[in-house]
Amino acid sequence: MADVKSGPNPLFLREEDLRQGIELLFYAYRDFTAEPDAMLAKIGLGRAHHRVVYFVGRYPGINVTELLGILQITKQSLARVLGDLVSQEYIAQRAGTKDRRQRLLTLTEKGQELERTLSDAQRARIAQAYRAAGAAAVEGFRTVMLGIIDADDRAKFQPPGPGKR
Amino acid sequence: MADVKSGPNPLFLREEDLRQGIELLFYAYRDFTAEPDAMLAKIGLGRAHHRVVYFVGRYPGINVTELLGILQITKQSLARVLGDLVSQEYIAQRAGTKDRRQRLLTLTEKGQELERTLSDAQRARIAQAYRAAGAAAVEGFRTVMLGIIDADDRAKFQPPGPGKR
DNA sequence: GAAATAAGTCAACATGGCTGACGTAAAATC
DNA sequence: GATTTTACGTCAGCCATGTTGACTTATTTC
Repeated sequence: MADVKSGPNPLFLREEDLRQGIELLFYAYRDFTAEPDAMLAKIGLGRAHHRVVYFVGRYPGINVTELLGILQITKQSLARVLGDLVSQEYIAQRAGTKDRRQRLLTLTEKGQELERTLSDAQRARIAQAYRAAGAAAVEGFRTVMLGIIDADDRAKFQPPGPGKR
Repeated sequence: MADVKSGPNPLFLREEDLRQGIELLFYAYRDFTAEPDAMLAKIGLGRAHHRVVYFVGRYPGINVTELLGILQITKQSLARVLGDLVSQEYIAQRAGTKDRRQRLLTLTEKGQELERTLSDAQRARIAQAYRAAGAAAVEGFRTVMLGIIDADDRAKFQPPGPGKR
């Protein structure tokens, strides 16, 4: 991993550059979550609900264990928000057919609508940033972000491939 | 660089690309905060303390109003963590000389050490990602991240310039 | 002198993490 | 077939960190 391609680019990493990287993440995440948070507050839900709705939308039929793996929170923490979402009919549960202990989660129509509304603000923000930056910058953005993410989760971003998921 | 295509660049933004952008931010932030959070837990502090220590280190002599502007939380929320940090002597307060109502905040030696320990994990993560990605990718990363951040705060990342700060 | 500003404080509340303990049903293993 | 493991759920309580609202004090500005 150390060999960044010998040659003309030693890439001096000054304290200042790293500090800036930290701050970019702080401000970007702060602003990225602000809009959905405000919408959620109006319907009595929170950011945790958004995350669940998002990932259930992303992986329809995901089971609880897998969802916990993504969110990296405890079962009890998830239970609270998931319970809200199921009782308010944003999310439907059904037993797995292969393994009937599993609860497979999907968005209801209502859930899909919520997901779209919430994430649209974020999609718009990303779209605008991508457009303003251009395709090459977007490639660089992806590469650096992947480098920041723990190696175990990088696979999620690989094109289809032989994934074991 | 990949094909940046001369001429007008419509930059096709598929749903899929935007979704990926959202997830990159989620996973990156999750992993970026995990290490300092674990260290903080051991000394009975939390992420909010880290943020305060970080920005006081970044802007020595910052006053409370300015800090609130960065963190975007309420005075009461800040009071709690700031109180902890002052009473445990991570942060020192002194009255402003020009405006004696202000409390100017600085890190003590102890505070500097804490800041360094916490942020080093983050700096290392960024450094590794930057090195693996290369200088051009880092430039793209910066550009996109700035586009995601609200325009008001982009100025913080401009080189010195005529800033009014 | 009055008004505005910087900061602090008290109280109450919500959200979303956590640990620990325990239960049930189904699947996997010996 | 009995035992163990797994997937999920649940109760109870704690902690960190955000919120609103009301009020005080010191200082600066108008």
